[in-house]
Amino acid sequence: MTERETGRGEPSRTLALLWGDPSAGPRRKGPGRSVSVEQLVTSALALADEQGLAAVTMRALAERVGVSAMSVYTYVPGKAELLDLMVDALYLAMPRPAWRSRSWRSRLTGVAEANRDLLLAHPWLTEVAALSRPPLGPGLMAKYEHELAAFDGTGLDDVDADAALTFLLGFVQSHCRAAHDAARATTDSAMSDAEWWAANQPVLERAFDPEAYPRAVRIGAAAGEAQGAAWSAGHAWEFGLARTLDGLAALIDAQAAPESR
Amino acid sequence: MTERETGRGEPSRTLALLWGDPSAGPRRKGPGRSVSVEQLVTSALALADEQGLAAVTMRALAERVGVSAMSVYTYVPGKAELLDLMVDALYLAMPRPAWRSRSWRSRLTGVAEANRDLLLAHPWLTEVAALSRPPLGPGLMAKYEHELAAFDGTGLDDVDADAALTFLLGFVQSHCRAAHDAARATTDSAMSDAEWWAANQPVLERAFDPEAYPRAVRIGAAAGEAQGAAWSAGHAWEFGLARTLDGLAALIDAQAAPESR
DNA sequence: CCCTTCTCCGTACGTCGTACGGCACGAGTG
DNA sequence: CACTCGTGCCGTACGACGTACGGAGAAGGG
Repeated sequence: MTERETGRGEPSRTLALLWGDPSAGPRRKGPGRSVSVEQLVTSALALADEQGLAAVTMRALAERVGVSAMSVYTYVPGKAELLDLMVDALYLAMPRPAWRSRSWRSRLTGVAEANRDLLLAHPWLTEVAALSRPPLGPGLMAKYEHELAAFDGTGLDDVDADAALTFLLGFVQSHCRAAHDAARATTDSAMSDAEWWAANQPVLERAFDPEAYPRAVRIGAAAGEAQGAAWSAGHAWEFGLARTLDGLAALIDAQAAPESR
Repeated sequence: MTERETGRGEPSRTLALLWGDPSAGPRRKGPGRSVSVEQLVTSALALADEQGLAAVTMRALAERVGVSAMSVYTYVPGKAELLDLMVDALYLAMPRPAWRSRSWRSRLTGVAEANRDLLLAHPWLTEVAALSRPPLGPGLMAKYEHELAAFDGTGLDDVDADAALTFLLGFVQSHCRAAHDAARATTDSAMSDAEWWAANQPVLERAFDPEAYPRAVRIGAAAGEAQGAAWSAGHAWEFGLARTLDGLAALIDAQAAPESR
């Protein structure tokens, strides 16, 4: 297996691909290209959305766009770069509403929800982003710029605004990855909860021993009964977002009322 | 590639492995086993720590413990289960200091730091945990129980304590994954920053266009100059942990002073 | 016109996880 | 004691994967 890195070999052909290489005139020598990088990326995105990240193989992608497997390498240096292009394309397509005069809390909520919506629409993103940080494409830059703008007027200096954004996005990513995993676990277990419980009863009795793990057993049961499943995405989202914003409020309000310094 | 799931096929042989199947008397028929599951897990952990998660292959593991590749499957149903065992073994080995009369903030800081230390010592954990939630092994239960105990006396009810712990651990995981990625990016770039900058200058000029992305360029530069690298793990940790605890404080203090309800 | 250069692709290599079936061991049974 | 048969071990092989390599053919430049 190859490294999942960006821009190995020649100095970052990925960057040229991301920014649409300005030095590339349409005059080429050989036969015309039968597809385009955009088609490739679009098809790869469709594959990932429909059948998951594992379905995005060079052969499957090639077949989908109607070329041979090796022809894909004429457009893209490798799979890592393809994934980079896919991520940046999604970032570029995100909505970027004007923040206008909304409160900072409302703006940050908007940032969080936009990212959550993206990760829910493309759950495989949580797997890609775990493997390589996104590259400096136009999508990332536009996203970064727009999200930083949400911190205008909070009184945070540049370093803190960046750290706060990272903090906020980290929560969203963390939450969505957990939600995705939970959804997968219930989906492809192919066994009802009761069945699973009965089949493993002897071992589970040791796992859920109230004497060995009093809090874990009690709280696990409470959390399980409180919502339908053993893990409720909705509650975790509300809770985590409120905590995240409260945490930032402690900093932002201190900036706004500097007499406390 | 196969699915990275736990306990497919027979009803969760993983659970029996994790809890050390009590129904398995030492009386077996054939020849004695040449190694043990514990040795397998230990060797797999050593492989991962020394050469990264990608080096943990069934063949490499088999060679390390001195058996044939296929013999590993006599001990463990598959690679997914092996990874589960590795994770749970690490959880089980984590320190669990008594919380005594420490303040809740000090206790939660302890929880966060213990998890950060674990993830720093075994960076590949951030990659595994991204692929499958840990199974219900003794390590996870002990970890969960101990970390829940850190919330004793905070006044949080069961559901909130669970959500708060998830929130805290999510931050740690998120932070360590970012730190790990940043470290890898600077390690295996094999190119100095200046070199990279010069080689991609024409494209980077478009990326860092102060007119198109005023905040991003300014803040990216500020964050880069403020610390040595473009991303400082230390500052992000301090910042994120303070925000996380402040966010929880808003909830915990409200519970402690219920007149505000 | 030829020649260069580019696209496309068939084949193949090395890696992975793991299914399958044979072999050899040794405890239980007669 | 001999037999049996459940069991651990392993050699081989299959079907994926990413991708290196080299050849065939198309189009623009001299």
